[in-house]
Amino acid sequence: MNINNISEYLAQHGVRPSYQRTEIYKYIINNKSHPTAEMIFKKLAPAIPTLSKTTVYNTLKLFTDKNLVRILTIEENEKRYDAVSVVHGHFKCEVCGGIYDFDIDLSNIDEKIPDHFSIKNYQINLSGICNNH
Amino acid sequence: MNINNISEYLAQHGVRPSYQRTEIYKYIINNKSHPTAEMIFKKLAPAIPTLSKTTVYNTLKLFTDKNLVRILTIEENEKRYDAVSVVHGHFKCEVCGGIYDFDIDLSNIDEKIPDHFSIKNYQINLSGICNNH
DNA sequence: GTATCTGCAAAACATTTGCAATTCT
DNA sequence: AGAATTGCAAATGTTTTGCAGATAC
Repeated sequence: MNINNISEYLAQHGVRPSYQRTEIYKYIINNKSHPTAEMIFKKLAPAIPTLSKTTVYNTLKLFTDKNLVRILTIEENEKRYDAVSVVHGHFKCEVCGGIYDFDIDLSNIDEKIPDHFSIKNYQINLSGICNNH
Repeated sequence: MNINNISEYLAQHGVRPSYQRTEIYKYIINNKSHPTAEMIFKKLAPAIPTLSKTTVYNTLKLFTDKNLVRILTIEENEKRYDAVSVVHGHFKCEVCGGIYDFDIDLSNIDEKIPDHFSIKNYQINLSGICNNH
């Protein structure tokens, strides 16, 4: 996404583009690391000295409500956040903690769930050992 | 599984079958609800008055280490536990909170992830609205 | 000037840990 | 007796909430 258009993009999704919100959203889309609230805070705090963790949490909640980001539950003890985009899966390396995206084909998943169930969200999370180990 | 053989089954997996452990494991396999630690504690405490939440947590950790149960991260804020069995997916209803199992076919997932990645665990978690709403 | 946003401090909640008492063999 | 297990109490770590001050429209 064009960075210059982030404010506009947030506004289109019903989020008033404050400085903090714009920076947080920019960080999420520019970092494929699927960051936690803590990671976002640690990374942005030096550049935004007044930033508080509460604002990070408030903002992530707002983004989630507005469907701008999606909560990833690949970690057992903290949430990660992913910019909403095409459906994809995640692989978490148990050794280095790295998270890798991969394509998935869910074209036949609808036939696996009962009739009249409506799917709102997908999470395909694998874990194991990546090729650096 | 035959309830009478639970002690034996635990022992075979390197878990000494204390009363608490046997009851906790029995509860997990007899309840397809993928319970949380809290649910297990609340349900078993009346019958085992001395039971503590710490023991529930200790036991779930032990079962997880021994590969008897698997942690499910379908909830955003608490862990659920699933008896280890054939690979299957989970659908969580956002309205009633119910969790439904469904079959999945992962025969072609290996080709989607990079070479030399070894998969240890799968989690296929969907959410949406079930057919009761 | 009023509504919104931010951020500190405190609370809430799930989970873990230290350790003493209990239980099992 | 010795080792493993249990459970209370306290600590930890993440996330949420109350609220006062700051900011934006």
